[in-house]
Amino acid sequence: MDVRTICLGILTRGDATGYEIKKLFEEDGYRHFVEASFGSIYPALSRLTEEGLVSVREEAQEKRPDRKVYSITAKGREVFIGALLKPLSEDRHRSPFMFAMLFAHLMPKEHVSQMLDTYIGHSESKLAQLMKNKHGETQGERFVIGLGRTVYVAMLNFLNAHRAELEERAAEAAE
Amino acid sequence: MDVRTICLGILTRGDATGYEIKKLFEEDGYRHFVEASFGSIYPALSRLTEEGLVSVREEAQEKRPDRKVYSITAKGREVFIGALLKPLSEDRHRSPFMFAMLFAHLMPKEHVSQMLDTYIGHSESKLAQLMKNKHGETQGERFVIGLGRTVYVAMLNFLNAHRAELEERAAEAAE
DNA sequence: CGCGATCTATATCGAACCAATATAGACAGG
DNA sequence: CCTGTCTATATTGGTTCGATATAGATCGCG
Repeated sequence: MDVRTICLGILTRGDATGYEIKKLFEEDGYRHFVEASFGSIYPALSRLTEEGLVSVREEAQEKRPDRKVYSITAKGREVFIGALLKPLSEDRHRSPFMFAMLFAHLMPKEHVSQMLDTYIGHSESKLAQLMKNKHGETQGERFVIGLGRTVYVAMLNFLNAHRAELEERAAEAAE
Repeated sequence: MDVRTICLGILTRGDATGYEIKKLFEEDGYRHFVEASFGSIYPALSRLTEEGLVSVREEAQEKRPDRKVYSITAKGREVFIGALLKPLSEDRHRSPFMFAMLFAHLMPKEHVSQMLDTYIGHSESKLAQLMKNKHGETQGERFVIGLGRTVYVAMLNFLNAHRAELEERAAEAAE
């Protein structure tokens, strides 16, 4: 499941520029389970074009860079479905926050509290984003959004219920 | 939060070889929020050694490659705590499964069911691993393991409760 | 008893990927 | 007016992954 495949998938839902693909990751519920940077999206789209899996039309804009709008081709659609039918690689979750919490006893109490506040805040805003997203167009979208909500709610409950235990044990002073 | 910092953190809990560090990711609850491959662990340890943040002692073994046992130094400990006090980068969750589920309508029903079975199976075994891990030595460890359990339980509940809705809408035949 | 599989343990290489930066005009708010 | 944010492309350096190589130990199974 590399960036090329992910771009293909997004393009099955409608044409888009590289910039718009990146925005989709950040705004619509996508970002909760896939991400990619410009540094991988643009080369991926170029290569997909070379391989004939997507087509481009350049829309010249006045006094702005040209928009390169990508569309998936019939061949691209086939390749994408083929990729879906192959075994998927496993989830990868990387959480600097949880790793840091393992070392709460090495940090001053206030810093642990501040980390918890920040993390809880981020999680709440991600949950809020998932809540406002009503337009579940396909069943798959509704399923994935529902799963995301469930997980964030459970996580926030746990964080609020157990943070005090962790804060008690933090170091009194570091340095 | 790069691999070098993660290795330092693990070494605060005791000496280890590169191989053992990798094992910790896979076995003990670590893998649910951090991971690293040999391709990044070994170079990281070499560089940490050069910088004087860890020390090595080579334990020659009969008819096996030498074990290189790494220990964190006082300087390494300082650097690690300093890293904890800097702002953390955000979580990154990459789930090929959830991405694929967005396209359930493009896949044959049996394939969607099989994907769900596989994912649920993996999640159950990860949860089982978190359940058997009783030795919460520090409060941080107990906190993080508790959080992991909560999230997996919520996720599995959702998956089992809603998978039928998704399976109904899958395509009758692909290709 | 032997054969394949798995385990310990190191290490490297190419490919993939990210974060930061560069460019550049539009537009909005203070 | 000026700073910041937005649209939009693209590159570069550094990080990380996945696969592979090596090599003897040990274990299960027939």
